[in-house]
Amino acid sequence: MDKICMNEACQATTSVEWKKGWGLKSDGFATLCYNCGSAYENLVYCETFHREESGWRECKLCGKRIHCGCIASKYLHDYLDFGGVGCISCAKSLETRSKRPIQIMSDDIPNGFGKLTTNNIGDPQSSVVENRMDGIGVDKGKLMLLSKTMEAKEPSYCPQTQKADINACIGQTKQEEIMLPIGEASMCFPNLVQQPVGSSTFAKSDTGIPRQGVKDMYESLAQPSLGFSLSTPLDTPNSVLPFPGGVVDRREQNKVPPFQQGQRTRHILPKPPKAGLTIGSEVNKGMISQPRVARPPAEGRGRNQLLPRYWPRITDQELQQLSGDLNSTIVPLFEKVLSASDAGRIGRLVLPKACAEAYFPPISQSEGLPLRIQDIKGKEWTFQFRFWPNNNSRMYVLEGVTPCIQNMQLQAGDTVIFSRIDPGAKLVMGFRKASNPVDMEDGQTSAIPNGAHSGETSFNGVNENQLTHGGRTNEDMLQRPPEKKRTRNIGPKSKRLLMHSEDAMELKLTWEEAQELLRPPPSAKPTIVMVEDHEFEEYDEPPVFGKRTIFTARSSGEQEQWAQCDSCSKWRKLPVEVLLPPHWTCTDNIWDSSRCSCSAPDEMDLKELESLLRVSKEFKKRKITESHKVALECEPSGLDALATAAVLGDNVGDSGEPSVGATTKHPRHRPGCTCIVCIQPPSGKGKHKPTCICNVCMTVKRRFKTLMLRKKKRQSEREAEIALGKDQDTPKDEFEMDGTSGNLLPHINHSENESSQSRIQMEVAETSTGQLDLNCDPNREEDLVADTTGVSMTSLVHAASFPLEMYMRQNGLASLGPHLLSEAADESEGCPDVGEPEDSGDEG
DNA sequence: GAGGTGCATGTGCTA
DNA sequence: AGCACATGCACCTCG
Repeated sequence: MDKICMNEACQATTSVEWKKGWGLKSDGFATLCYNCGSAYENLVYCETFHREESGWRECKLCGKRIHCGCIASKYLHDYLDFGGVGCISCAKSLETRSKRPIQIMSDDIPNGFGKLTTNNIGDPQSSVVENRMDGIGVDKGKLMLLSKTMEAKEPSYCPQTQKADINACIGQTKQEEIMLPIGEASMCFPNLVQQPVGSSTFAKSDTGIPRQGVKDMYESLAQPSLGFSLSTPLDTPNSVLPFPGGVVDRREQNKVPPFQQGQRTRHILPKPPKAGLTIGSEVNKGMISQPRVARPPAEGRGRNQLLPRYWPRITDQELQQLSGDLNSTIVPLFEKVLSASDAGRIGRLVLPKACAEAYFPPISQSEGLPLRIQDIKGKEWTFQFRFWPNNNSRMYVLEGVTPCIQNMQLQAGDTVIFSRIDPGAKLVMGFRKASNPVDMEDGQTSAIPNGAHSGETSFNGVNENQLTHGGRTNEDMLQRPPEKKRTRNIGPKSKRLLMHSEDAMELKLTWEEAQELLRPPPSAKPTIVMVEDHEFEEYDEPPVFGKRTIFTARSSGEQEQWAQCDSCSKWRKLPVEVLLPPHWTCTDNIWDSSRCSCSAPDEMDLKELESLLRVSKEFKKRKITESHKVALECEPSGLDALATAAVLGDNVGDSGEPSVGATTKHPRHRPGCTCIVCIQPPSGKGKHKPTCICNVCMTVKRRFKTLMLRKKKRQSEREAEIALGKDQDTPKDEFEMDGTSGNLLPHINHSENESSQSRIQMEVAETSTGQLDLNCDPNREEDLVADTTGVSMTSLVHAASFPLEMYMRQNGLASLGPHLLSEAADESEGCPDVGEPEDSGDEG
């Protein structure tokens, strides 16, 4: 059925009915008039066609029949570039000029490595083509131009694959429609690479068919070095055309047909640069970097479903070199941006279903089969290609890729490119590193995927650095399909793992601080459970965040809690023990009737407030420094932590317990916490006797001994330092604030206090008799301490730096003071004997 | 307990 | 709504 261009000024007709080109599928593609670029009416679009005899293709779904007709030169052009839909007429035209052998793709190409049959363009079919061409009223001059263009271009940017495509399409002249379903064009592409059954191998020049016109082609084919800038012609200014004589040139010289302009516009428009096909050029990049073209996938089962995101984007240069190096034809199949999972230790690379089914051997068993894939260095890897049933579908994975990925030093965000080497249909795996990690954060949109814009591809040693503009060039941005999904590649995780900066700002608080904000669930009553003689509050509901308050303490020792009204922002004084809900206003101030309204004056004058905040700020800085220091000193290794934990009975962190109803567990754990840490008996209490010599106990003892020696060394170093800086007294602010909870304590920095407590506890443990008590009771640390044979000066200094009272009160170490002192005295007399861990260290 | 394996689930995209 | 895919997670094996 003929179609008339909607553009009244054009009214061109064609017998071609278009369906969405595979490459433009998601681009809101419409069939365009080859003449003016306007869209035809009544576009036919259906992906699932099947062939019928006599040049018709019928949609399996809707039954609509589409006639195979000539496609506008634009499409031919596209075809050439991406292996798209073939055009009989153009093919014919081409044929008359180049007379080259053609390949016909078998209908069913198993495994994507199907065979091809060759044919020559000179067959009877050509006449048909010619006729048709005439029939469709295509401007011959334009076709000539097109043909010339092709001729000029092909040698340079038509890898065998593409040529094969062309050929294949041409071959279909046999009255079979050329209308290929989306992606079918792509089929053609690779064909080239495929080893044609029976005849010429385009890859090699040795095919040497002495036909005029074809010669160039062959030469080009023969020379892998020849790139195929499929896209370039459309968008690339002449000046940057890698291959002079490109279409653009001529177009411009001859005045590009409107349709082409339209087409071009389509490609360039920022909005729908979706089509990966986009071929385009990277303007301003000059010759240095070739366009990273999204090459249509090679033929393969179901390749028509292959999303552009997986189209291999190898630059001509890369491909050239690769092909040249391998002295064979490289057919880029598909690529994939590594996700965190892919690059993780699991060693499983999730394969896009369509790709797996199109290019990898068909598998019917979940176990799959081993797949040998060569890496860029020629090393061969064997992966297990298999699938998992998933939602009535399959999920294909390559297992055992970790070594390979590590070998290539790939990580999430990098791209692996699967290609095929012909002859031999060997699989080869190349990669492209994500050049701009930042982009990755942005999500998919960025660089990685398809990485058309940036990144360097490594294919057999071919690396290419591309100019980036914040990761990509404008052109890139135009070219690259705005595949949102790509973001997912890097970042789906990105979405899960990354947060916007504002969010991050919001969350800039430490775990301790966060703990301070946790409150037992409102209106939830805890169930008291007894575990090993310990009472635990158990809540059914998770904790909630409460309002942040600050604590102050006057020199008199009186503690105060302050909260800011969410409504008027005035600060109100509250009882110390009060826990506020997340949202709190003056009206909620039931403790001070005189200030239970926002109209009530502020209790704290501006000066005081500023002072408070300033102190708070300073404190925070110190706290950070301190915590880092402590972390470095006290937690030099996981082993240390282990030993320390063993010694302290998992109670190491208790010292830092904030003011809000701490449990006897780790600072992270609040009242009501029912996590394993909180509910399990401390340090194996009741599980191991002091004399136990089980493997666990022995191991811990052994490690503890190592720890002791190490600690000892550090300790003496610290002592030396302290001795030097002994005179340095920490100035006390009138208000000192607990950075985490905001506690303001008189002459004491609670937070520092906490740190000190931690340290003291640890040091006490470290310098104790070295007994390893797996049964130690967190509530009876005094026992442990009591057995201490030595306490370092450090401990004393730390202990002296804050009210012992508080320390003891918070830790229930009523008798610690005297012990500390006495132990300190002991230590001063001689080096404490860390000694071997002994089993004698009973909790009692 | 660490690591591997297979499946389930959640999220985002496409039709 | 259905699909693809990234990731989580329970279960299993092994050292």
